[in-house]
Amino acid sequence: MDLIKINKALSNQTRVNILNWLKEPEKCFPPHTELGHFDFGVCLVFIKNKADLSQSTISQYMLQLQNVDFVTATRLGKWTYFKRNEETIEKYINYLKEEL
Amino acid sequence: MDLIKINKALSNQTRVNILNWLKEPEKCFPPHTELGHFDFGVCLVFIKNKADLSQSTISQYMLQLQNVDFVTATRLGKWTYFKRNEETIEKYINYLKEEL
DNA sequence: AACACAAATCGGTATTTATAGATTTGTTAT
DNA sequence: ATAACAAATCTATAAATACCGATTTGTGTT
Repeated sequence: MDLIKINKALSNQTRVNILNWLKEPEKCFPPHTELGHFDFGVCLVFIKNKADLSQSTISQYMLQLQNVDFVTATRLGKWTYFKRNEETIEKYINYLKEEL
Repeated sequence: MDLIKINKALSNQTRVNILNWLKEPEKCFPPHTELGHFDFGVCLVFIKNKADLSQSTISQYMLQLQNVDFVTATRLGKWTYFKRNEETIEKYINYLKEEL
């Protein structure tokens, strides 16, 4: 549990927003017509559109969130779906409570 | 509660260390001979010595921690004492639990 | 008033981060 | 095989951050 790395990941408004949006995909994103559900999370294009930043930037951001295990990535066909990893997020908060 | 600003403050190892040291001043610092207690926290020189960084850097770091209300500063004579503000720290963690 | 010392501020440089565009890679459909 | 498109990676630049040394400010002591 690398606190500094996690806090860096969480020190950017867009990345925090993305984590928030991923809590309620139905509310924040259009439906995945190919899949019909958000079981694997949300595809990068949708996140990019919502964040209104470039594809490369969002791809980088998602990588950073993956690197701290705050999201999982699942590739299905052409698309990669990103989903919050509640377990790690909760662990992080508990860790903070102990260690901060 | 400005999450981004707080997370920025917490994205530096030294600042996190300082917060940790301030949890147990008796363990981490020599006694305050002038005062005889740590009721107002720890003076900047001690923190600087422990962190092994320049006075100006530590002064800046303490300001950043003050700006997010994670520490309070009390000037007594020549010295300024810094103390954790447990209330804000706890609020932050609770906020994270809700909003992250 | 002059000195000494703690802390704050100012100015500077090196490193890191935010972000974009261009290119490459992976995958599906022709 | 080629086209089409999503996502990843590479390269680059502007802005922010991590420090430091020098200077200034605040306070207590001579």
